[in-house]
Amino acid sequence: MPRADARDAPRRNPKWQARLEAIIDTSARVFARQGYHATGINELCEANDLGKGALYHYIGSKEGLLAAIHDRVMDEVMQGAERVAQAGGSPPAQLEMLGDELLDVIHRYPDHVWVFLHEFPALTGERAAAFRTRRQQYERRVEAVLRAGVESGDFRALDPWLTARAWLGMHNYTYLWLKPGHRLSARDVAKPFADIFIRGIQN
Amino acid sequence: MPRADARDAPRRNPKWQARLEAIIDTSARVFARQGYHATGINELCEANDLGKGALYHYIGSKEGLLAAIHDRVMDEVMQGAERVAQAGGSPPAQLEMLGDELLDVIHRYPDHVWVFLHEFPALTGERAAAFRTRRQQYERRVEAVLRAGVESGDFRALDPWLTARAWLGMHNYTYLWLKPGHRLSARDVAKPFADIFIRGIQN
DNA sequence: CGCGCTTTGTACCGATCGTTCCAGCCTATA
DNA sequence: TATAGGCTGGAACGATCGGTACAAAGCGCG
Repeated sequence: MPRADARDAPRRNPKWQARLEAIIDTSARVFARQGYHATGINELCEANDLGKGALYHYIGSKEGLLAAIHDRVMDEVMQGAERVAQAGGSPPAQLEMLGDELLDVIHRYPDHVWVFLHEFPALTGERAAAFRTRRQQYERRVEAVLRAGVESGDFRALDPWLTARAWLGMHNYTYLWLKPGHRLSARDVAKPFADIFIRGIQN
Repeated sequence: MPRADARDAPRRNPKWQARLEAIIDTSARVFARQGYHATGINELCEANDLGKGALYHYIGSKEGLLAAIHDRVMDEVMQGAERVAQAGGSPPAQLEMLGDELLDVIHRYPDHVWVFLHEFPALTGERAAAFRTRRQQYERRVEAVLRAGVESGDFRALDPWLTARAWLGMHNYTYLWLKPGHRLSARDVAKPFADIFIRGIQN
């Protein structure tokens, strides 16, 4: 009797994984619309067209499903940050690329990101701790770029922590309205945002 | 038999109103910690040291209580915006004052603001509509200041709607960490934020 | 004290919560 | 076609959900 959990996907066969991904995506849409706690298991079953037994066979628990949605977002965000680090360039260029990548994730995964930004307090114990760590890792990358810019003289003297919060807020908050099909693409937003922010902090 | 509702406070005597305000504040703290849907009526009773009968005598319904928390925030925010409008001044000065006022509310009502930004989708029907309208009213004020700045030549050509979203995100997102007792006061944050944003958009 | 209204605690409602369990179906392999 | 195991639906679990009913207690005022 294999104890199912959304986290041990790697150990399962591809069909099983694909099914789980579909469940994660569908459930993210439902959670984004109604909220995590306001959504019952029965609604998830109906949305995914599965019985309770089948659903639990994949997700392990409701909170496991929530964690899987968080992971999906954080995977993408961290991959974007990694691409930026690989690309190199001046601190202003790095910051603009980080914005491009972040807004691209928000634009491509609006439901997952909504859940991520609204329901992260619902994670408990070990899962909450793991999530906080990853989120901090990303935020530290932003701070590091700002610190580098101050040292290089590209940016004026500023508090890297506080300035990172300003940057994160400006970008993350787009989750409220930045969606596929919107009149503005991710890049349409990223460019003006970078113009404002980088002008605002440069020497 | 008076049908109680958190909204008809004006018709009650002062002692009743004071009690209701205390319930709103206490409940906001609980909601902010655990989430609206994750908090049961029994928990609210315990937090407020009241039985169900007494609690319902004041709040009318759980959603009425949630709406009262929203109203408290929006009242303060709109009052701040009104003060700014009364004060007058150039668009850049107006924008800085708006930031001061907004961060002051976030700093003074961290729990209420948390609830407001996280749980507004839980409002339904007429209450949801009323809330959306008020929120839009505030956002329009920000857009208006930006538009005025473009016309006056203080700000460069920009999309007022999109730029307002950037400004709102940068400020609203502070709800995650800006609290009384934090090393930074509201003004400590508002000033650097205004520096970044106004430099970023000026001509 | 005694009247009338407000405030309060408690018992209780039907519904729904997340989860478990299990019998049987489906499918892949031999 | 036989067999094994992943997969599935649905019944059932105890707990808790938001809300109501109602009577007693508290209270201001005569």
